[in-house]
Order: sequence, then C-alpha cells, then structure tokens
Amino acid sequence: MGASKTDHFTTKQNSIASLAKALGHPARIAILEYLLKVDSCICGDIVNELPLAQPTVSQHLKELKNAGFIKGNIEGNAICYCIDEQAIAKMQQYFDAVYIKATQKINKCC
Amino acid sequence: MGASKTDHFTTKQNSIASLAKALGHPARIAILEYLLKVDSCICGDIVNELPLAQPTVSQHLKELKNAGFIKGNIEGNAICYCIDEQAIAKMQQYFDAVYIKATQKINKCC
DNA sequence: AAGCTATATTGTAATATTGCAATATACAAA
DNA sequence: TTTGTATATTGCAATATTACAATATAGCTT
Repeated sequence: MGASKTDHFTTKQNSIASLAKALGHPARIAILEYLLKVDSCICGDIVNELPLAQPTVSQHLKELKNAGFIKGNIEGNAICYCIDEQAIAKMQQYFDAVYIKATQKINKCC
Repeated sequence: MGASKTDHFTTKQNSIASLAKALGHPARIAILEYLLKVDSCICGDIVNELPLAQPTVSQHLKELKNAGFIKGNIEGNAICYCIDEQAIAKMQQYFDAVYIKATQKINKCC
C-alpha cells in the first residue's frame, strides 16, 4: 500500500509518531536548531541558512508548522517564524517518561 | 528527487533526524511501548499485538533495530526483542536540551 | 502604477515508505 | 526425517516524501 494504518493505533501513539515524523529530516532539525540559536525571532533568513532551494525550505517550514513545532507571524512583508514550546514540551515529556520506564526495566535476556 | 540531502547537514542533525524518523510511525511507537510494558523481554508475540501482518511487523522491527532502539537476542526458535536504552537516552537528552533552550528564549514577536 | 522582496503554491520527477503475499530460513519436536 | 513454529527476505503495488523550476501572492517602495 504505502499509507500508514493509523486507525489501528491509539490517538497518543499517532500523535507522538506525527511529531517524530516531523523531525525525521535533517533540514527540519536544522531549522529547529537555527530558531533556537537566533536571539530574536525575525527569521526571514532561514532560506539562506540552509543548502536547499526556497520552495523546499517553505515546504519543510509548513510541515514543522503543521506539527506544531513552530508558529509564523506576518511581519509586514516577511514572515517571522518562532519555536512553539508546546510540541517540544510533548516530546520532552514523552521521552523522559520512556527513558524512566526503560531504565527501570530489568532485562532478563538481552 | 526524493532523497534527502543529508550531506549538507551536521552528523548530529542527521543522527537525531534518523532517530526521530525511526519513531515516525505509530506501529513503531506501539512496538516500543509494548516492549516497555511487558515485564520480561521474551517478546515473540509482538506480531499478535499489532494489527499488521507478520512481514510488516518484521520490517518495522528491523527499522527500530537499525536505529538502535531495540536489540534482538536469538532464544532457540524465537527471537527476544528488548529496548536498547542508548537510543532512548539520546532522544531524552536531546529534547531536554531543546526544551530548556526553548523556554529560556524570549520571543520578541510571536 | 511598476518594480522589488519575501514567501507560498503548483506541477513534476526521483526516490522512499508502507503493507502484504509468497517464499525462504532456522530451529524444535515428533 | 518430516512437520510445525517463528522470523526474515523478496517482490510488488500503492502511496508518501523530497526537491526544485515555474509561477502566484502579498506587501513594501518608488
């Protein structure tokens, strides 16, 4: 097929998978890290920071936006993208919980 | 094209993106959570837990294994899959760091 | 208004992913 | 040795992703 069988999994599983998928490309990790690095969030120059053409960057930004990792604000001519803490908080909390569970487990055979 | 331009990003960016990508499917999240849930790691019944055919599950397990999230141990006839803390620790640390940076930032326009 | 700048959208080609039937492999049990 | 059980691999079809040229849109500037 090619399409994921999202129906058969829980809402939370689908939600985490979506967030993870959105970060499953180095360009999108690079965008996230760039937005974290720059002091202000007048971020019209993401295109210049990445080794990708403008439409490609725009597409990656859209995916990050849909996933909730960034939000955009129209600033006159340009658009100002910023980190959205919410999605990051979800990931941080999820992996904290998973890590705790993983370390508490006593592996009997591996 | 279709292929990611991994060459132009840092090793760490590619590494995190790979880990995130490996978790970018609800079935793989479900597998991870199942392995966390079960007490022992005699995990031959993952196929029965998922609404997917055996070859599909096998494929997802392979991806999780390649990414380093799980490890498999041959146990006679069956194979025993277990969580590999290492990759989970990487994700936990990454999102902790990102979350801290994100909350410390003062967003000037969003 | 005409031109400029920044970003988005569309269309398209190349490649990757998802899912499964069919088959292969490997060990265990009878 | 044959049969059964567990998992992997192969092959293939459907769909998704990635990348970008071309074009559209929207707001500045002159």
